[in-house]
Amino acid sequence: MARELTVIQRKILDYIIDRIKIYNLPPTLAEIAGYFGYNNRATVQQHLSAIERKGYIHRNPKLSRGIVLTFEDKFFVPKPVLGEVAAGNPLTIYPDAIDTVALPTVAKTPRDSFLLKVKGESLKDAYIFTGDIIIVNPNIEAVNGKFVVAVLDDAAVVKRFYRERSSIELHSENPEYEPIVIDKNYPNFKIVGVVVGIYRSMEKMVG
Amino acid sequence: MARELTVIQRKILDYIIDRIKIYNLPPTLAEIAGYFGYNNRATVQQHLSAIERKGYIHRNPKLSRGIVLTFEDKFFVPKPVLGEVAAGNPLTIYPDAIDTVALPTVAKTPRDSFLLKVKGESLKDAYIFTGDIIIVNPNIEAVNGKFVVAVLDDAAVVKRFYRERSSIELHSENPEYEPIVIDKNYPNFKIVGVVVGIYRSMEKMVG
DNA sequence: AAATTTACCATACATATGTATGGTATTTTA
DNA sequence: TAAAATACCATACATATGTATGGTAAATTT
Repeated sequence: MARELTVIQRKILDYIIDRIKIYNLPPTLAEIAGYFGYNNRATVQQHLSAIERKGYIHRNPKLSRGIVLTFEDKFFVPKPVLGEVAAGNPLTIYPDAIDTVALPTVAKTPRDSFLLKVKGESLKDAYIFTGDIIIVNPNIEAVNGKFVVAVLDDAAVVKRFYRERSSIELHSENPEYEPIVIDKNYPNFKIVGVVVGIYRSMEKMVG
Repeated sequence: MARELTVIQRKILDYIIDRIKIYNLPPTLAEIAGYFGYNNRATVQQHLSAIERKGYIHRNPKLSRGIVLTFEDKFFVPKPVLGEVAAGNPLTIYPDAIDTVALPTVAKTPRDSFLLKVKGESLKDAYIFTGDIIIVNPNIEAVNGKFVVAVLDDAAVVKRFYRERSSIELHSENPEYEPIVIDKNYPNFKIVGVVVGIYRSMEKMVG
């Protein structure tokens, strides 16, 4: 994905992403300028040129609201960026990890949710499979029995959440895998969000 | 959903839906006028007023590309409209039907697909459940083993497709249900489309 | 039979919109 | 140290855009 964005260019791109995800409508130059307090659209225009030159957007000439995101599939970007969600921990493969995920830079997808791609077999008894896309909301409180995305040391897992007296348990549906028990004071643990939906493509699936 | 649209109003609404679904961008008045060959935008403006008055869209005043669809959840409308897809057969409960569906008026959703809501248990061994939303593409050829939506007499079913020598078989994954065998000359049978994806909301699901 | 709705036309208006050009100051890169 | 990129500013322009008003003819409703 081409070159790095500057801080301001990144902020502008994030704003564009937010607008598209929330209102399903890319902003105009004037709307961007208004949001960032610029006194004219030319400033935005130049930032957009840079962002486009670096490959993050495409602009349809002369077309109003013509900004298009050029991500791989509109939701994901190639590199995992869990650090942005889980306070700087890069995503690696957890030793026992049966579920690993690829996080999007687009941190808020429909409203305030984002998407993850599921890897691994531990959820198959919950009818979630490798390749399924799960939709995660980071602003919902985890409730017993719900599926959550959690970061444990350097790994991301998708499991059922159960709060016990002095610990939290993460259960796989597949009984082959033991529940993970996390002490309340465990340092490198964080609930990333609650799974609110799943999507499965059947395009290439037969039998 | 308020009053009925006229034929032309319906065509304009369909065009708006297509544009939103395909390009994720509502059209401007000028674009609509151009598509339908109108010599001015005022004609479109008046049609949009009528469509809005009847409750199918909302217009954000002064906002370019400000047309918003006012369907229940952007995909479905309350009444089943299978007739539009399956040549005038209203959707009723098929005697043996274990799968019934509620079709959207929006006949082409992401590209050329539409959405159905699954009812019944016959697909549970394929990990598709009541309440799941399936995405159906009517322009893909049915291949053995793929899930298809078919209309049989007055019922819509979702089953696996198998073409035999002189017949077509529709299999449930659940072995409790016998396969449906359709003779090649059976009159009231039609493949509506191929299931290309499923979506499941887990918002209200625990345990 | 009268009134309303529908389906187009034409013209006009204020503002929104993408774009172009040129300028200044600071920071980063070569 | 010189060149390039960054981050703003101001002004200008052609056209796009939503909207308003008024008109005509046919179909539908009351």
